[in-house]
Amino acid sequence: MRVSRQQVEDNKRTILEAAGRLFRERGFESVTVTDVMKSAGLTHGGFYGYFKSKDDLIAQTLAGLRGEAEPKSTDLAAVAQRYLSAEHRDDFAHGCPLAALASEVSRQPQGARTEMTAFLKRQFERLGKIAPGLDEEQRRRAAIGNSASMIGALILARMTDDPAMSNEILEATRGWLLAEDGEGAKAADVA
Amino acid sequence: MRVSRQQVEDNKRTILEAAGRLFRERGFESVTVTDVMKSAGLTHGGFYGYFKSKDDLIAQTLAGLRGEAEPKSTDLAAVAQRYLSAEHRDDFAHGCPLAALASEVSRQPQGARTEMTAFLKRQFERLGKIAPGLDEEQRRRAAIGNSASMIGALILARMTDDPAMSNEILEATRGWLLAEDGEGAKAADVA
DNA sequence: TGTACATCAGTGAACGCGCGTTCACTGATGTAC
DNA sequence: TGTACATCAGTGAACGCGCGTTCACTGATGTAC
Repeated sequence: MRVSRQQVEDNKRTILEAAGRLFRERGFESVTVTDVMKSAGLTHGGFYGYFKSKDDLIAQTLAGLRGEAEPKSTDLAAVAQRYLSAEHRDDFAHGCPLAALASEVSRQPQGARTEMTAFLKRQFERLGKIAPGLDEEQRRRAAIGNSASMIGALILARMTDDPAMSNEILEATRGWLLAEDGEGAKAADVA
Repeated sequence: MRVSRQQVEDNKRTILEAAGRLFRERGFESVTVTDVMKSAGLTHGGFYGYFKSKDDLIAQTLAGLRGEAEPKSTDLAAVAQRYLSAEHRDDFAHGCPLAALASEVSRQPQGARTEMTAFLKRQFERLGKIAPGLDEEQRRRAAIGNSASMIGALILARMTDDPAMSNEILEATRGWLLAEDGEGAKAADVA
């Protein structure tokens, strides 16, 4: 049965939101077209009215993630505190797409890789603005290094089945990041 | 046709080696039982004489990776130089299992997670011995932080479809790691 | 504003395919004498 | 050391299943008068 133009628009957004959650939770391959449509309250048959293929859904989902609200911070310590928290670790569905999907994206076709590259570029730029450093180059280095550390630590903390080790990874990386980040931050960390 | 006991032993090792390569290259889900057996020079039917299931193969493959030869280093700079190289980035098959599979492992059953946790534990211990730091706690922190950075950077460098950005991630993380790692290393990096 | 018809979003059965897994069979290996 | 038989590693056809994708159909929406 036909639905209104507004409904069509809403449905597309709902489908993309569901896909964004499911892909982060379970990865691209484990999530079926039927899963996504069911999660959006529709049946699988209608899928191809919205997307050319599952790969197209993946690319559009990743493109949509760029628009997701990012908590703004002016301080690296605050970013690390939030990013490397138990809450973020345990919330795949609404967490960082890079930590959840970067590995899989490297084996995906062009579209997905290009979208995630754009996402990563933005992440570096955002972090570059609040990273410590004397000049632009040092701040960019810090943005990349901090991103890699936080993403890597979150992935490892999610991988291990030892809860104590998982917490240790988050805590140690947090402490290490702030302690090693130049004299100012080091002092702040000790205090 | 029956084969010798020696042949059986050799075949098992060959299968596990093939699986280790294929899983790192393409992930657990994309690699089929048939792929692994074919890569080992056998047919898929014989698989269940060696393994209880595909999950069992995954767990045993990860357990086997612990025995893989690790290039020994006495110096963090040398480790970072090798780990964050273009060669390592481009060689999934023989590269670090954590960078290739950590994300997927977090969605795998117990067996796989336990094996990878043991692998990670060893990595932390190995790096803790060569990490800079005044006391044991600081060295362990550094081992965890450095591991997270290197693994995260390699994953991101592999993810992006922009070759320049990929190289920048490797270089920046290398520079950042060594520069931020206390005064001694900082000086060494400048030199 | 009401009516008649064309449009098309959504449905669910059906498709071809490849997956993990099973199994009857084969023939070389291992063993008993 | 040779022979006769039991064992069992490997083969390839076959299975049930779930996947991505297609399609004829339905009925509410949008449009023309």
